[in-house]
Amino acid sequence: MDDDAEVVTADEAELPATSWAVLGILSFGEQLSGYDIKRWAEQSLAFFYWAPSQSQIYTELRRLESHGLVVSRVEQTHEAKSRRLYEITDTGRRWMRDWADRLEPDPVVLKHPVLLRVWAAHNGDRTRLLRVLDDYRDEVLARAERAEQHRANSSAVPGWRYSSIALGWSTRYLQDEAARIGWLREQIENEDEES
Amino acid sequence: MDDDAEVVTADEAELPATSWAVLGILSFGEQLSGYDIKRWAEQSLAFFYWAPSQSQIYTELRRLESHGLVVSRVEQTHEAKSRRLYEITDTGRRWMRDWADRLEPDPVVLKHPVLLRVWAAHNGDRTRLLRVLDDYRDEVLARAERAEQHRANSSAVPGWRYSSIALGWSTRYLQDEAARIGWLREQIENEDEES
DNA sequence: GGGAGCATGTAACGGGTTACATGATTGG
DNA sequence: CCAATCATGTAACCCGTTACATGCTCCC
Repeated sequence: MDDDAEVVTADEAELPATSWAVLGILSFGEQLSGYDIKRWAEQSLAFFYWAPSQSQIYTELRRLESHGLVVSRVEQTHEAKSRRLYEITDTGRRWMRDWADRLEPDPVVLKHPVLLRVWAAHNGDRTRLLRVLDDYRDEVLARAERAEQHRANSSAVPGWRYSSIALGWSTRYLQDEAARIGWLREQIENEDEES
Repeated sequence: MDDDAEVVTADEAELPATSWAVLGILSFGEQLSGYDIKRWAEQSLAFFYWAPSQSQIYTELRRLESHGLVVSRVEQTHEAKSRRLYEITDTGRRWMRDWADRLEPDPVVLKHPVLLRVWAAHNGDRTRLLRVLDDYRDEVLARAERAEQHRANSSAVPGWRYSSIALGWSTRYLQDEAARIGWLREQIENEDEES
């Protein structure tokens, strides 16, 4: 009789990042299908983390279930149609608690192809670069609005306090980003004036 | 007789991201070894893109050479020691120009494990969360200083204008990030006061 | 002499993606 | 009736990582 009912084994850190994200979504306590999780991810996770592909989510759910961190049951909506609903277990909650309290989160990953363009802009045309920046800025501001909407929607829900704080952060992040692009634009336009 | 001397074929977009980054470094015109490229990447790319692993750089260099975008020659420093220096070709420059001017850069990737913690903070202890944030903030400010140093170093070099602009962006990015963490801290500390 | 840095690679592995397949339900 | 959405999954693929291996040179 192994007693992993009380203690989280050392290899809990071994879960891939996406597993934690999916388990995190389930830690809000609702019973969700893989499909639900995908949409949930797109409305929150996607703003500061990333939205895993559909197929990956199913893979992670199976992985989580094999670890006993979630359980599933099949819901029969109609005769010929069904969906599998997942729910976090006590073990899953314990792992989440442990994950939240262990130090050293993974390093932040920023991969910014637009900045890569700026950095290597000596290879291309400046006017086109500026257009790329303008497009990007518009896109960022549109994203900021969506983030703010999701934040506002979640701010009322009890138990979603931290979630809405994270979305507030995302809104700010995107507004700051838009401002920085403005700054970039100036730098590039005044490029030949300086020494 | 295929004439890819004049026109860049349609599959130039097929290079993986790291290839472009490595080719981008070589587009500054210097002859570099794989080792040099790694260090170069750490001092600029790493701040807004990411630093590929050593082994990956060698892989990409071989790939680039097989496409004729770079050429290499062996430099015999001493009798028993040598290193392989890579240099961009005209074809490589053409591909870079094309890359710079084609629209739609890849989407920006942000994977922020610290925010993931905040978002799922209902699972853990608030005091520990605040400590994670403080540590992260210190780290960010230290990074900002390094970015600023590299920016200052590169600002004097002719031909590195865009590169130093990109590093200026990184410095601002990291300062903004630190400020946002401060904001986050406040939100979390006042968490129970609000409705 | 020995450790740090220089320099180049191989091998195993896996996380995650895209593309594809399948079929039901809902609403215009 | 047809398109969009719901819903779940398989298969192929590959980028990139870690770990390991090797040996040099420079400098204290």
